[in-house]
Amino acid sequence: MGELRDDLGFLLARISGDVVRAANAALAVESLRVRQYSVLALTCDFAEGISQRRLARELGLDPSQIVSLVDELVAAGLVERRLAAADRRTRLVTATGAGRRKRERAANLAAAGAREALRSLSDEEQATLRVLLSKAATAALDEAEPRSL
Amino acid sequence: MGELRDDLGFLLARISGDVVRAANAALAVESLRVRQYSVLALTCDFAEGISQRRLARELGLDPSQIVSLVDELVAAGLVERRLAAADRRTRLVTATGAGRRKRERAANLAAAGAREALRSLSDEEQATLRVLLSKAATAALDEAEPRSL
DNA sequence: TATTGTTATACTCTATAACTATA
DNA sequence: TATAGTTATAGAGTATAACAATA
Repeated sequence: MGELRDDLGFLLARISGDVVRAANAALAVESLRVRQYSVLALTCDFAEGISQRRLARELGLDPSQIVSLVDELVAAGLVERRLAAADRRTRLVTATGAGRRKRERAANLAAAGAREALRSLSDEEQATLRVLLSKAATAALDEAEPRSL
Repeated sequence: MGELRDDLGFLLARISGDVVRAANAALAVESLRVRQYSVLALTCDFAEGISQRRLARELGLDPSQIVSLVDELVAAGLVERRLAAADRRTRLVTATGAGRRKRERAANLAAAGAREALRSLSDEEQATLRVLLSKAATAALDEAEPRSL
């Protein structure tokens, strides 16, 4: 039996915690936390708007968690909720101009925080990490409902 | 500016969340959660006992969080707290026989959960991930106070 | 009947500060 | 005065269940 330091699950949680901490600290100047930032960023990635259901799926959260996050971003004037013409059950969340500008600034801050927390890894190693995690994330998404807005 | 899906910090948090969820589900049959498991496992890794301060440092937690975690493990008969002879301020936490046996079972369960959550990555890719994260974790530890029990 | 969004609730985790006992 | 552990508290994150509106 290996030691805890070799446990992949533990290592992921440990490093993720450090990176989230650093990113939250970096994002504080924009009055954002990583959770809100991720919702804003994903919204910006979908110019036509994205449903709250899909936001939840992409972020690995429960749909009920999305409600208050979007509420906060709406209150800050960074995104808007509008009814989808095709299906009036769904709300399409779209970024405002202010939201897009904030997203740009926040992305730089968050990336700098993460890079700092992972500075013991070379740029190439960080790139390898990104490729592996991206592959796992894409697979996780494709499994849980391949389609839908 | 890249998309959120290329954000290393986001990917770490996203995948870590999936893996922790899977590990918690797998550990339920042993009435453990990953957080308690990590304390138990680390305690087992130090046969002579480990101070709560060091537990906190290795796990990336605040010392105040360790108290109740150790309390729970003591109540379950998995670890013991005893005063260090050299410095009576420090409590050395040591695993009991039952604790060591549970750790073995729990480690297998947690590893299986993590492997399942990361099944889209080959064994080799998971090994690469482990090496990179291990390097980052070791560096993080060496920075914050290189020595001490 | 099934799905989207919402509300409510309970529990876990994180972050800080203050306190005690020892050194 | 500094350090190990403890207590307390507030806020953020996670997990479920139930409900209204719409399909």
